[in-house]
Amino acid sequence: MENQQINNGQETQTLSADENEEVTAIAALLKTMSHPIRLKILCLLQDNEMTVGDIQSEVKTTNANVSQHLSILRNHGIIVYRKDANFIYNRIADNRILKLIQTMHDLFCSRH
Amino acid sequence: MENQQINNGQETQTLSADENEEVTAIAALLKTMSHPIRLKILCLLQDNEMTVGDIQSEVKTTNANVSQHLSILRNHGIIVYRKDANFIYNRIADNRILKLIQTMHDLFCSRH
DNA sequence: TTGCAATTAAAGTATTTTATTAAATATTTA
DNA sequence: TAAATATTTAATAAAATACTTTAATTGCAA
Repeated sequence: MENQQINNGQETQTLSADENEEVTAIAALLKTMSHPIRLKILCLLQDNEMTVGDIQSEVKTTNANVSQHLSILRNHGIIVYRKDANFIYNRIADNRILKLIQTMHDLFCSRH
Repeated sequence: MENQQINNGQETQTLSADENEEVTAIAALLKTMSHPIRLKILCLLQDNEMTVGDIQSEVKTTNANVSQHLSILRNHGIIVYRKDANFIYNRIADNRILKLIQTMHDLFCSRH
């Protein structure tokens, strides 16, 4: 029994170890973004940097909960913050992530 | 105590119910895509339609497992299939999803 | 030292996801 | 019709984790 398989007439394109790692890392990124509150936060951060309080008024949950979701996003390098007096302003860390979110927005949101 | 909050000088932009539903739906889409095997499958399907067997030789797991992941992707409308004799050829269902995957590929994969 | 913004910790529950095994369906071919 | 191939389905069981709530804590400013 051969492991060789027909692949639409193309040669078998086995994924390299590196490519597998890349895919796994991107899957983890998507997973982190795939919580409704976190995705809403990222949508909101497309345009502005925002504090916990700003975000809380949009997503209707406790500030502790917002803060925890922000810290998850931070721990995965998806957002960063800047501190000013009593406030912490959060923003998207990386241009690639910003572009990903904008793409999702363009593709799937009716209003843009 | 006012619910009004400073938002970088812009008026408060509360998310509408519709927008909330959209975000929730997109979060569900991301979650479905966020499993390494499923994401690999979607990467592979960028270019070709593929059978379970084709995919199995790339991702190194049982065919039952591949089949189950394919059925998850199918149930969420992410892929569709066409049947030919003994083979089932799977492909990405929607151009928007294809574009999303290509965007991720362009942004995050070193080789393209 | 009082109050506001935000974080952290702890807790507990609920849910979920995932891979494996085995059996079943459907189609083709001998 | 029987055997072989491709895929699906079902059932299970472990593992993992994900979530929100409550309460306590930190940091800064007036």
